[in-house]
Amino acid sequence: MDDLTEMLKGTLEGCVLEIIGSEETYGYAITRRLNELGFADVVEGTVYTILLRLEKNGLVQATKRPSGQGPPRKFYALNDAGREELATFWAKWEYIKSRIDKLKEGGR
Amino acid sequence: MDDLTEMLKGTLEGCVLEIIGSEETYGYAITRRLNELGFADVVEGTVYTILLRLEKNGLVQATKRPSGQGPPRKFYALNDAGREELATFWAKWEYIKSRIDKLKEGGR
DNA sequence: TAGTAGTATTCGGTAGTACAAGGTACCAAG
DNA sequence: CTTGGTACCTTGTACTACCGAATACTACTA
Repeated sequence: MDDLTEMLKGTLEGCVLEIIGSEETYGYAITRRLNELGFADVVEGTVYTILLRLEKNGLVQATKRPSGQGPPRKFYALNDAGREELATFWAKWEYIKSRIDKLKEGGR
Repeated sequence: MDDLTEMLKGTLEGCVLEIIGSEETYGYAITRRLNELGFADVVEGTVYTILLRLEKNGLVQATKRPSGQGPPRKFYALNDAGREELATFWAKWEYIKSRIDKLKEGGR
């Protein structure tokens, strides 16, 4: 699937939030997970900018831990604000999905 | 539903394409139709920029017609390239939808 | 021991998109 | 002749995903 970038705007951040929410993890692993899930073209740089934004907006808590497999990893976990944001994200997603699918079916 | 703008990026153009595809129509009416469909905050300015973009990219054909209800209306119709683009849009949408829904269900 | 590959983060710049805000034009009714 | 509804267009801004490049650490291997 070619060039989904424009369509991913706004949703990628929610996806990262969801991944962090299900398990405390770090940037590199999140990128791999997204690729695995079918977001094949998502690269590290993109994920890190999202991560930094999440941190700046106070939605996650970051902890640095040594790795044994290269440089230290920065683990991220959701805080209360992050969990709330995640819930909002899914609500928006369901809303948009229902509208667009309705439109697709020639919704009157 | 508040502020869906970021999440609509990339999808709004497809929605407009779909609306035009189902019926030759004009900017103002498209905006009303979107509002009706639940995209409540979409405003004229947004739709016109999309329409100009579609025209510039050669996906639609525009025809001006007098209206009797104010200034002349600019009707838009899809051409072959537009129909193709619309098909691509739906393919992308289905793809992204399946990926995100899988993620939501804790897809492994 | 030098080189390469894999892991991991950061930063600066770019392009695309929706939107806000403003303006223009035309008609009918009060 | 002013108001309100219809219809269109333009400019500027904020946000986001992406890319390229740099940095750093470890392990393997030629």
